[in-house]
Amino acid sequence: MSDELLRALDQAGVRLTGPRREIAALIAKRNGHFTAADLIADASKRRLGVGRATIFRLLDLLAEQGLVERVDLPDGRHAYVPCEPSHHHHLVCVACGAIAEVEDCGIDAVTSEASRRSGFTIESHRLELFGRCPNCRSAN
Amino acid sequence: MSDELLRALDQAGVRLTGPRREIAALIAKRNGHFTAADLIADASKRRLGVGRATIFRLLDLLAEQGLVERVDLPDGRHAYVPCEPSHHHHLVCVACGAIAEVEDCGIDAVTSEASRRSGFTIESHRLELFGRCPNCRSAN
DNA sequence: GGGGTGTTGATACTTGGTCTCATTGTGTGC
DNA sequence: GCACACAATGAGACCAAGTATCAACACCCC
Repeated sequence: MSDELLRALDQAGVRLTGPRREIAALIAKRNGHFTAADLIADASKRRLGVGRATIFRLLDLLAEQGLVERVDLPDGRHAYVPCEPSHHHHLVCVACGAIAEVEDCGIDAVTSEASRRSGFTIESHRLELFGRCPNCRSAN
Repeated sequence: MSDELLRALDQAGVRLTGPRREIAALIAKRNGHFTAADLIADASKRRLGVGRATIFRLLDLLAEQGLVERVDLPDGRHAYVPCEPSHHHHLVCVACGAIAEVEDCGIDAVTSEASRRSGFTIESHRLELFGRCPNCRSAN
């Protein structure tokens, strides 16, 4: 579960400490997105005794490694989603919070068209898709 | 300048108060994106005596009317950009903050492809493009 | 020009995140 | 195995962005 996260941290050359293992386990246990507040609540519920700062620090680290990504939900809150380090986009279920990743699927055409029209050089982009996952749609 | 904003507020059926005129003028005077903090600073620099809350309230109102939109900058901060009420996306110059709007330019193909692959029904999306505007690129 | 009601400013509060610093725990070299 | 340098930690102060509350005010319709 959390092994991938830990392995990646190890490869990044940082120490594998107790708190990091515990937080990684909490992240692995969640599926879909979560907020920093969720993790903090989880940690305090289980009396892990890890501080808020440590959680934010680990999230930063994971984000640097591309193992976790920040997404901005439509309501303006932000969440983190565990994911593969390759470039991709997220599909977020607005009902249950499930996440799907989609690899590049034609966005380059969009960016180059936008670039052509505006004269801008495009360096990066952010695409987030919001909708309903198959389960939530059929449950309706 | 700020006339469009005021006209739109009028049409929205809200009162055209002194503070609203002043804030609208501040927004009109900026080109490109700005943060709420920018407006608050502007207002206090000119001793307009408008409160923070009023500024946030007006931004909300304008956002509801689609005259202003919140974008999340790559560094995680958020900014507001004045814009047309139709659906579109923003191109943000990372060097000077200039904004260009691009109408739909093929994103539907991307969303339907993503939908097909994932089984999600897609309800909305957010696309932000970051790069350099023609001026900043030539200035290097 | 009076009055109902939408709007305002001050201020307290909340949320999400960062900084600091003394203390602790890891991994490395030996 | 052990010691030690230094990365990582927790507690709590701090900060920034935004929201809630509420009495006082001002717009605009009549």
